[in-house]
Formats: sequence, C-alpha cells, structure tokens
Amino acid sequence: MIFGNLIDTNQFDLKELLADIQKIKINESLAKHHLLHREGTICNHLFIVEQGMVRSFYYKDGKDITAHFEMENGLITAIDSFFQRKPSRYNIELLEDSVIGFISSADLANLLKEKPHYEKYMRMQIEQIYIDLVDRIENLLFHSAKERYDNLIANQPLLLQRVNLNHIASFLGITQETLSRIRKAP
Amino acid sequence: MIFGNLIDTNQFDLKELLADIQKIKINESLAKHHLLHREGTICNHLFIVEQGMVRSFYYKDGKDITAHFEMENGLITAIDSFFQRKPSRYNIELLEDSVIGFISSADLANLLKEKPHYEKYMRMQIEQIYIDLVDRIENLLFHSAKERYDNLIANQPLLLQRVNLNHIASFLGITQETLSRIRKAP
DNA sequence: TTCCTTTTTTGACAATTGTCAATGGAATTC
DNA sequence: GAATTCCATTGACAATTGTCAAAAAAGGAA
Repeated sequence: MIFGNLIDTNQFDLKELLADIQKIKINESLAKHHLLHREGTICNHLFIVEQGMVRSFYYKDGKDITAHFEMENGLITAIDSFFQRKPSRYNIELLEDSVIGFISSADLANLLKEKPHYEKYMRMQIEQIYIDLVDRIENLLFHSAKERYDNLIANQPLLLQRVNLNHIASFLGITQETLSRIRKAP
Repeated sequence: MIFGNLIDTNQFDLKELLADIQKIKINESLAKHHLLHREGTICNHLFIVEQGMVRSFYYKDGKDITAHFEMENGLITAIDSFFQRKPSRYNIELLEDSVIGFISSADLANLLKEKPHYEKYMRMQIEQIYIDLVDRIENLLFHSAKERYDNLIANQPLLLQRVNLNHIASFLGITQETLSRIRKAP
C-alpha cells in the first residue's frame, strides 16, 4: 500500500496529513535480514519503505510463508497487530539493505485524536488494502499456478530481480519446485 | 461482518453510533431471489440482514461465484463500490425471504460528516473485514478442499442447512462435483 | 581462488481436483 | 399429481500440483 495514492475530494486535508506524518516519522538505515517486527509481539510501528525491499511472513507447519512484499514508497506493518494491539502472527524482514521510516502507533494515535478527520484517510487506506486482498483471493481461486505467476511478473516485474524464488513461490501459494517448472515451461 | 461486535474503549460513543444508525435505517421485507444490488451499478446502500440469508456473487467466465454469505445481524454491501463510488462487479441476492435494513450512503456520509469521530468505527469495521479475508486467503492457500469444507461447517454450521451446495462449492473455490465427493467421503 | 552455504532445477511418482457426460432425486408450478 | 425445472450425485478420465530425493548452479566468506 502507498500513502498519498488516495483519491480525495479534499486535497488540502490530504496534503496536511502527509506533512503531519513527516513530522512524526523517523528514518533509519538497516541491513538486509534485519527484523522490523517479530511474531508474538505487538507491532508498535507503521513502516514506510523509503529505500529497499521488505516482506512480511509467518510460519505454517514449520514452513516460512511470505504474506506480502513492499518496496520503495510502500507502507507495511503487522496488520493483524498494529490496529488491534494484539500479538502478531507475522514477522517483517528486510530483503535488502534498506532505509525505513518508522511511525509509532502512539504518535499516530495522538495525531488521529488531535485531528479526527484524518480517520477518513486511515479508513481509505484500509479499504485499498482490502481491495488488493480481494484481488489476491480471486487470483488464487480462479487462476492456475502459471497464471498467477504470469500475473505477478506482469504487475510486479521488479520483484523477480530482487526477491528469491522460494519467497515468490510461497507468496503464490505453490512449492518452489512447481514454480521452477512453471518458469521453465514454454 | 456485524456492527456492534467492535471492541472499544469508549462504549458511550459506540452506543451513540448504533442509535444514530437506527435513525437512518429503513427496514423492508423482500422475497427470495430479490436482488439488493446489481453488478455494473454503484451501490448506494449498506444492508443489514435483520432476518434471512443473503449472498454476494459475481460472474467469472460465465460461472456464478459466491463471494460472501450473510445472515441475521450481518452487514453486507458491494464493498468494491459502496466506499469508492465505482460500478460494482458484485450482485447481492436474497437466498430466503428476508427482512433487510437499508442505510443509504448519503445518510451515512452525512452522519460521518456531522460526527467525524465515527470514522474510527468505520475503520474498525473494515479492519475486521480485512482480517476475515486474510483468514480466507490462508484457508485457500494451506488447506485442501476437504479441510476448507470441514472448517466451514465447523464455523458456520447453519450455512449448510440454508444454502445450496453449488453456492457453498463456489464459495470454497471448488466444483460442485468435488464438494459432493468430499461430503460423501468417510 | 577454493570452500561452503544457499538457491534453484530436475526426476519419478502420488495425490488432489477438474471436466464432461449421464443419472437420480427433490422441489416448484401448473 | 404430472410435468418441469433445479439441485445433487456418480463414473471415467485428464490435468495440475505436491512430495521426496538428488544434483546442479549461484553467491559469499575466508
């Protein structure tokens, strides 16, 4: 998801929001493999990928499953934890050396309390995430592994150059072997 | 999704919201097969199922695919349209004679304008929908057709008594034939 | 470079699910 | 209650994807 991609009738408010976000954001350079968030803990930050590549993942029957990728300008957090303040099932990891913007949930909550009309943008943001997820469900339900892979490279061609295939495979819901064969096929 | 299931630190606000919702809601009794919303149009209502059973569905390669079921106390709308005011891909249909509460998007927008702190509940509502969807994705990715079916009857046992199996099958992402064989199996 | 680790590919086989065609049964309508 | 439509099951076969084991290729560290 990307802040500022929102369509709004009130561009003033949106600009003001983005400026206010800048004020509470802290950037940090971090190395590949760094964990921004660890499962079982409550996630207290919204992360903005200023530079680099990040994924969220979790373990299912001992297997590492990628739930989501984000790169430049993307927003990411442990969505099951950040808003509801519950321990998360997700880990968030850097796949490259990256520059990450941290927004603490406390600062964001204060901002929303101070300016409740910003809730609207939070809602819109989540609506967008929701719509992306619906696409993903349809993709899983109605497309073969090959079609899902083709969709991915059509929509996110950069991903393949920057991310290991085992992560791509788990993201697509297939085994690494199947992905390998799909890529080989004519 | 169900309004009023929200966890909140400020029960006063939530009660007030529910009362305000009551004021803008209009109930209507409608017969089985009635379409609450038709694809290609913009959905101007949030529907509350007071009594009965409702599904949203769409057509994929000519096949009727159920996206969602709602029964008593559930909220349903064309989620791709209601908030973003775009033509929807979904239809919403009554599977039984039902009593449906209509909340117009204009009335809701006015309410949110008048009391912007309600945006928070809209956001929470959508977060809940999001979390349900994530569950559904995981279910599709990591469970066999039989496991998905077993999960469904464990979580929504009433559904089977009230809904045709072809709708259940498309909701689970399998063919009717496969569902039939799963049900037969020991 | 050379070694070591990680990532990717390949092969053989099994399990799951889909497709198409036909049949059986239940519910609805006239 | 007979006819019609809708819904559900079954059979035979094909296609897709998974599993397990091994080999090859690529990438990093010393």
